[in-house]
Amino acid sequence: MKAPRKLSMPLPPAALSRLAICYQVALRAGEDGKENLLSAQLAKLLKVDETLFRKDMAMVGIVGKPRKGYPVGEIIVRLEGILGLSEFTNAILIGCGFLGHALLRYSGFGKYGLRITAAFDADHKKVGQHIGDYVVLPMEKCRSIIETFRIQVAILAVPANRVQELTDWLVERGVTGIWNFAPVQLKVPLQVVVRNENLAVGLVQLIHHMKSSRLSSELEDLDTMKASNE
Amino acid sequence: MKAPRKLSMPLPPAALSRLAICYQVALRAGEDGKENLLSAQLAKLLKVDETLFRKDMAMVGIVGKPRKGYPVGEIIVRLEGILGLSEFTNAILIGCGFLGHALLRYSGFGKYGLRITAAFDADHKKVGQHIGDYVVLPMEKCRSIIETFRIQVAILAVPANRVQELTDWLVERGVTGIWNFAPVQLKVPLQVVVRNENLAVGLVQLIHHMKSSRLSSELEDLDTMKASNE
DNA sequence: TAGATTGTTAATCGATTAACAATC
DNA sequence: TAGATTGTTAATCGATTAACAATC
Repeated sequence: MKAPRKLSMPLPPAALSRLAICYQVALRAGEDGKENLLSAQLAKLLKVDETLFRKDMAMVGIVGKPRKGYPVGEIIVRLEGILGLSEFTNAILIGCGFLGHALLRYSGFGKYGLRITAAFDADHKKVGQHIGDYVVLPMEKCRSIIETFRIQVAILAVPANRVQELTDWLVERGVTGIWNFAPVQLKVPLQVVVRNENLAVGLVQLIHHMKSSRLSSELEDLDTMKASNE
Repeated sequence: MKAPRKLSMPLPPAALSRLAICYQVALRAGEDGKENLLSAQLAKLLKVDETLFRKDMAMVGIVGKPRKGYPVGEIIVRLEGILGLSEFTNAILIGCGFLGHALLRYSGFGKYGLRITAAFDADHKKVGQHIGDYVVLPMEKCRSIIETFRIQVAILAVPANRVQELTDWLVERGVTGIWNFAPVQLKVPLQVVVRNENLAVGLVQLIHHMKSSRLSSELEDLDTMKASNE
C-alpha cells in the first residue's frame, strides 16, 4: 500500500469535493445502519468512475476489503480528520436579510466544523432581532467580537454593492477566510482565502446541461431514425 | 480566426462556470460605464491565467482588439446567447422554509433566464402564506401547475429525508431539471439533469484551503529563516 | 514605428480511465 | 477453489500554460 497523504497536505480540489460528498453519503449510510459500502455503490452516487473512487480512498488511507467494500465508520472518522472537521473554526455572519436568516437557521454547519459566534447587520432596524439562537448585533460590535473570539472566517450575506468594502475592512482586522454569498468576485490579498457561493453559476450550469442533453438526445433520435431506415 | 462553437454545443464544465462569472463581471462593469475590459483585468478577477481567459473568449466567438481589450457589450450579448439566458425556463420551487424564503425573495434569477412560476409546501400551515410576490400553494396543486406551465425545472428546498421521494414524483411528472439544495445525492434517470447546491462542499473547501494555505505560509517562513541563516 | 495586447499553436501538466494484479 | 471486489500501475484524455505570431 502506498503511504496515505499527510494530514494537511493540500488535496486536489476535485478530490476534495468528492470526499466532502462521500463524507455526507457515509454519514447517511451510517444512520441507516450500513456497515460497509462497495465502491460501485458509492461511485454511482457520486457519479464518478469506480476506479477514481478507489483512488480517492487510497489517497486518504482508507482501505476496503475485497467482497465487503469500505467500512462506513472508518470513512467517517478518516474524512473528518482529512477534511479538517474535527477542529472547530469560529465564524461570524454579516448580513441578516433573507439569506442570512436561512444560513443562521441552518443547523448543519456544526457538523462541518464551523461555529457561528455572532451575527451582524448594518441596518439598525434589524439589530436586536432574534433569529434562531442568535441576536443580531450592530456592526459597531464587530471589531471587538473578531478580536475576542479570534474570528478567522466571515460569512457574507450582504448586498453586492457593499461586499467589497466590507471585505477590505474585515481583512484589515485579520479575517483570513471569506465565505461570500454575493455574486461578486472579491479582490483580496494572497493570504486570504475566498470561497464564492455563486448561485448564478449553478443555475447557468443546470440550464446549459439541460439544453445540451436535450439536444444530444434529439441527435440520438435522429441516428435511430436513420438506422431504422437502412 | 477559428470558428466559434455552435450555440448548443456543450461547453466544458470548467469553461462554463468561468463564463458565467465573466458574464456577471461584465454586467457590473457595464453598469459602471466601462466599454472595454482587458484580458489581464478579467483574468485577475476570475483568478485564471490570461491566456486561458482569451481562449474562453475565442471559444465563444468574442473578439477583442489589441490594446483596447474586449468590448463589454459584446461579452454580455454573446454570453447571454451561449449560456442560454435569453430564453426563459419555467420553474417551480418546493419547500418554503427559511431557505425557500430566501430563494423566493432573491430577484436575481430572472437575469439568468429562470422564472419561478409557483411555490409549494407540503406543510398546510405554510400554505396561503405570502412570500414576496408569491403565495405558497399546497402540493396537491403541483401536478396541474407542472402540466399547465410545462414546468421543466424544480427547485428543491425541502428536508433531506424528503427530497429523494419528491424527486421521483417530479421526474414521473416530466420534470427534467432539478436544482437541489438538500445535502443528498439524488438518484435520477439518465435524461434528468441534477445540480446540487451543496453548502457543505463549499464549507469544506474553504476550511481546507485555509488550513493548507496557513501551513504553506509557515513552510515559507521556515525557508526564509533558513535562507537568512546561510 | 514601437509597444502593448490579442490570438493561436505547441508543450506540459494533472486528472481520469483502462488494464491487470492482489486479496478475501 | 472460483469469483467478486479492492488496489495499483500504465495509458489516455482534457485542461491549462508557455511560447510566439498577428494586429492595432
